[in-house]
This record gives sequence, C-alpha cells and structure tokens, in this order.
Amino acid sequence: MSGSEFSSQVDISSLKVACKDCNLYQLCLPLGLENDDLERLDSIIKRRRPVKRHAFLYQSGDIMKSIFAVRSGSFKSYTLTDDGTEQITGFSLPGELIGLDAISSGQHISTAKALEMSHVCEIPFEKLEELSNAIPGLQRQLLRIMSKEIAHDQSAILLSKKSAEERLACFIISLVNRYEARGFSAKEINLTMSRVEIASYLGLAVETVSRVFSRFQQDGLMSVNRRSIEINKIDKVHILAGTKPSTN
Amino acid sequence: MSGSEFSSQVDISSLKVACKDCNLYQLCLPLGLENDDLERLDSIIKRRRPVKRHAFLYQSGDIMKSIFAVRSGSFKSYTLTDDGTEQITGFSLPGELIGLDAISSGQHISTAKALEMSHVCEIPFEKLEELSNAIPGLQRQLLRIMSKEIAHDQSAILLSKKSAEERLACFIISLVNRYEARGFSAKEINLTMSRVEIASYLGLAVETVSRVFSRFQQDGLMSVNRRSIEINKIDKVHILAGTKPSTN
DNA sequence: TTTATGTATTGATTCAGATCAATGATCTAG
DNA sequence: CTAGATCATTGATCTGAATCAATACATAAA
Repeated sequence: MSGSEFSSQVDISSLKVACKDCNLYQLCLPLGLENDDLERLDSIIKRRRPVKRHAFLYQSGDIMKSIFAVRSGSFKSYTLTDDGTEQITGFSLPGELIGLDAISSGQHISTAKALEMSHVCEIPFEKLEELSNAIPGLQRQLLRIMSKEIAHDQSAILLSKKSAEERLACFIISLVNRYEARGFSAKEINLTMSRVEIASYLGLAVETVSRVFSRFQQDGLMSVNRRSIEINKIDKVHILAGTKPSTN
Repeated sequence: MSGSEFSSQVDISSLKVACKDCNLYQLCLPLGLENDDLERLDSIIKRRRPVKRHAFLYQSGDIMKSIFAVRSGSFKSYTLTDDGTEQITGFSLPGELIGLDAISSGQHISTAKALEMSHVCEIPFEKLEELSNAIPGLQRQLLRIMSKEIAHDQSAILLSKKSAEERLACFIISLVNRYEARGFSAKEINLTMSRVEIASYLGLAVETVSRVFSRFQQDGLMSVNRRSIEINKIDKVHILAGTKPSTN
C-alpha cells in the first residue's frame, strides 16, 4: 500500500536482477565467472531503464562509452544510405551484446533501435577493459563473444550468394537456434521485426519476403500469420537453408 | 662463405624480422606496445616457413591452436557448400589477422589458403590469451582488431543489397584503402585473386564481374588488364561504392 | 462506429544478372 | 616450342527477383 515500490513493479523486479540470478547467465558475459569475479563484473554494470519501442540505444556517430547486453526484448542495428534508407546489419536478442563494432574506432558506426519494449544492461567499456584485464575468465569470454559475432557475420556474408528462399530459410533457422539457446520454444516464433526490416537485412524486396513466406506456408513448412510463425517441418527448412540441424 | 646462414637467404631475412623491426608494426597486434612488452609478445610468436601458393594455413574443422598474422602475400578464407563449391568469406592482406572466427568454438570454421607465396607469423592462442592478460595494451589491441573485423564483416553484409557495379566498386575501394594503409600505391593494384574468387566473395557470377570490369574500363574509371588494375578516377569509384573518400 | 495509417499480401510487368555458349589470352608441363 | 589446361572476356538467352500497382488487414485515433 505504501505504493512506491509497487508503482513500477515490473521494471524494478527486472532491473534488480544481478548477473548471478539472471537467466541469461550462460549466454552472456558472466559465463564462467564465479563469486568474487562475478560480483566485480556486476558492480560495474548499470541496469538501465527500460528502452521503449523505437527508442535508440545509440546512434551512428555517437561516442562509444558503453556496450550493451540485451536483457529482454530485441533491437535492430542499421546504417543509413545517402538517400536515407535503413540498411539493417543485424538483430540482437536477449543475452547478446550490442556495440562491439564500435570498439575499434571509439564511435558507433551503426544505430541501435529497440524493436519492442526492451531492457538492457549497460557496460561501461573502459571499466570492462580494466576488469577483463584483472579477470582472465572475463577476457576469455569477451574474446569468445566477439569471435562468435565475427563467425555469425561471416555466415551472413554468404547470404549474398543465395536465393530468396535460401536467405529466408537461413534467417528463420538463425532465429530458431538463438531462441532455442535461450530456452524459448523452437516451434513458435513471434517476429519482432517487420517484413521491411527482414527484407532489408536479407537484401530482398519486401514483396519477395512476403511471397516466400506464403510459399513456405503453401508447402506446409510453416504456418505464417503476419508476425507469428509456427514451424511445422524444421528439417525441410534446414535443408533449404543448407545448414545441418543443430548449427549455432 | 660458411654457407648455412645464406643457404636460404630470402626466407631467413624475412623470418628473422622481429615485431619491432617489422614494417607492419602499426597495423598489427604489437601496435602500442613498447620495449619489454613488445619483446614478450615477440617471444611467443613463431615465424613460420613461407606458405606456398595454394597451400593451406588451416582447414575447416581443424583444432584452432594458433591465429596467424599475414606478413607478406595474401590469403582467401572460404567454406564449402554441399556440392563442393567454394564460398569465399574474405581476403587477408599483410598486417591482418586470420583465424579470429575460430576462437569461440575452438575449431576453424573456414579454410585459409594462400593466394600467392606468403609469409605468416603464427601466434599460439593460449599464450596470446595469457599474455594479453598480463599486458593491458595487448588486450586492448586485440579487442580493437576483432572489433574492426566485426565492422568490416558488417559492411560486407551490406553488399547483398547492392548492384553488381556497387559491389565491385566497394570491393576495389576496400582493397585500395587497405593497401594504402600498408604504404602501397593506391593507384595501381595487382589482384592476387581470380575473377572466380572475386565473384564468389561478392555473390556474383564470374561473367558479371568480368563485364563490370570492362564497363569500368570503358567509362574511364580504371584500366583493367587481367589482374593488374590502374585506377584513374578514384572519386567516381567512391561515388559508385557509396563511400566517403577516406573511409577505412 | 468511421477514418486514418502503417503493414502485409498478391498480381502484372520489367530488368539485372545468371546461365549457356563460344572464343581468346595466359600459363604450365613436357 | 607445342599441347593442354586454366583463366578471362564477350555475346545470346533466360529467369528470379525488383518494381509498379492494387487490395486487404490491423491497429490506433476521432
């Protein structure tokens, strides 16, 4: 009844979760850390306010002071062409780090925008650098995460050789794998991005994305209703994508 | 006259260069290190034998024990499709690190093959990890290099939205920028990769690459003779590529 | 409810680039 | 030096996806 601690109950409850209690622990930066080390990492992390749908986490050109870990929700990263068109370079899901591309220049080269109401942990980069020097396990995990991002981006480069169907299949498989790793259902996906955004990421026209979704549905691979997708024949999607079932 | 130290003069002379005397110092891992630190890094690096044209540096599936710095020459990195087609994910020039994508899984996910007679420095990864924990400047530089690779790969992702002309222009600009940073002429380029390899990287057919080169030549942007290219109107190439002159 | 307004689907037409095909140039092995 | 292989260029045709265009659906506002 006193009110204040309930006034924004949801936010506070999620904001207060420490790394050790976070269900993303095994995916995120703290993986492998224990006790003291974990708490030291915890102590430099700022739990940020929720990020509203369509709000920026940072914009292209901003000085990079922090990187961010997605706690909940999702983000898109993009740059703009001369004529102002968004060119999406990636989507970020819970447990993933955003902003790693800015370390080298110290400035963000892309813009990160929330696709839905989201929460992030802000990790001041200077402190992270210091700390990962003091904690070998943290350095190790940071390098691994960056390496994983490199590997992921390289597999995205291969998209440009593929047909529209292959591209969309690859995209869906990537989402499924990532959601699975986070303990979400692999069968039902709720897309948080629009067709336009998917098209931009895959280098296709919106209409093509829409058509391919329809074709996938006709062929019984999945049921598609706007942004909710139920996958019926994941093995066939894997075949289309040209990925072995279980690649991450 | 005693012989042995001259028996393979060229190799030895290049193999013996320490980091501090290497002309790639400012591009490579040692950047920012001095004296002791530099020598400690130097001490873990193995100068490898020259890598012959078409020889593998590592193959997909190999355990990742080391990463490599290109000292001279060039490499392509690729994966194979089910039907055995090479899918090139990148080219590596002197001063660049190869194998960073394997840190996360501990296994190489791509194959690296020399495009010409090349030299590399082999950097045992475990030792590098240890050492970069002891030397803050080294950790810093390693993170920067990985971040740069992420940024580079993300710009390559954008290729899939571009036309054939834009793709080839981007490719040429990228080469020019990288060669320039290494002190080579920006006007004359000697491609070390075939048209097939360029096509694979850009997601185009060989014939298209060839045709676009011809068109560039007709339009007076550059003189193209097989693998040697002389760029006449770099600003126009930049416009095509959609990059500001001087982006790196 | 009706009216917007953004988002998604579907159809008709066009076009950039793939594919098929042939020739020429360069390189390598004998 | 020649024969065969590899690599690059150019032309003709075909096709997958872009573009143009219209409609449907959904969410929000009036």
